[in-house]
Amino acid sequence: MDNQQIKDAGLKVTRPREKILGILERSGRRHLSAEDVYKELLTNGDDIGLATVYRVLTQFEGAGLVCRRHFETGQSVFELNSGDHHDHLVCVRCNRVVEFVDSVIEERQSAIAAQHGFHIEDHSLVIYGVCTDCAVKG
Amino acid sequence: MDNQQIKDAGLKVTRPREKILGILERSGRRHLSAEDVYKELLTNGDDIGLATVYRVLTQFEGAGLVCRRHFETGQSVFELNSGDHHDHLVCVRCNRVVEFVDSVIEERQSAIAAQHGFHIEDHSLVIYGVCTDCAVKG
DNA sequence: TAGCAAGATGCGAAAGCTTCTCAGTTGTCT
DNA sequence: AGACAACTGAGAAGCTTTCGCATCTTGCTA
Ligand SMILES: [Mn+2]
Ligand SMILES: [Mn+2]
Ligand SMILES: [Zn+2]
Ligand SMILES: [Zn+2]
Repeated sequence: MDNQQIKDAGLKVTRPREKILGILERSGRRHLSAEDVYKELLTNGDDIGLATVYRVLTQFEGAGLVCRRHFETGQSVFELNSGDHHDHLVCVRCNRVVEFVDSVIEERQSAIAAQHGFHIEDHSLVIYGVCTDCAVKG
Repeated sequence: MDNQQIKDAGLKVTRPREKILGILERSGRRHLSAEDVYKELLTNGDDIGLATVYRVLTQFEGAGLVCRRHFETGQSVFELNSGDHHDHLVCVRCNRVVEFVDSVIEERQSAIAAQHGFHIEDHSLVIYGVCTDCAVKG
């Protein structure tokens, strides 16, 4: 049950937190901006402030429940943390997001970091392009 | 001479443009934020507005003279366009930046994009970690 | 070289995203 | 139920970046 995840994070189970987690779990698009979540709440008739949405998403991130991504759209997007790392392909026309994992790339990254004496903490790989649908539509 | 690059970009040769290009060329740190450039101008006694710095950097970017990077520091950084693509390692402690190119990664990226029917336009790969110096300092 | 028009500049205002402040409310534990 | 820390909504504020506009320059022409 959702509530347990919230409790395990050391957070009180409140309506905003339940609703926001629910939206992230049930959303078809897996990558939502704070504004997206906020609008979804409004649509559902929930009277929750935008500041709370940001606060909760940040707390969920701190607790490892969600991941924050920085695509080049000007706003962060959030997704449930599946536990497995992955990278992203983003369509510059329609913003469709495709996820992928490539072990060859992961290995090369470790090698490169080591080679330069860096202790890797994280990395971000985003490929921007035009998806098939958008290519067809000209 | 610098002025030619500016002219070739279809821009008038003005003091702000000459100074900003000069700073990018002479800077030890190759990756500067607009604010960094602005402060450098102030230090040199040049009375150039921050808005102009942003405008000029954006124009230079459009002309292919500089590249804009989006590391996760909250502000964009700019560097002279060397003509050769490269990716970045960034130290999360001291912000040191190391550049690298890895053909294996580049190839895998093309393959992945193709595999998902994406026509690649661009990509951004940043590895975040702790550099040797910072690791030593605890 | 003087004059002109397009283009550039600096300033402050404003936009866009995100965080903060604070008074009032709610969840949790006893 | 009562106490208290935690949480919330609303608006103010913070930050980076862009805009609007009156004024100044550059590059060209006569
Ligand atoms: Mn994802
Ligand atoms: Mn670089
Ligand atoms: Zn698309
Ligand atoms: Zn460092």
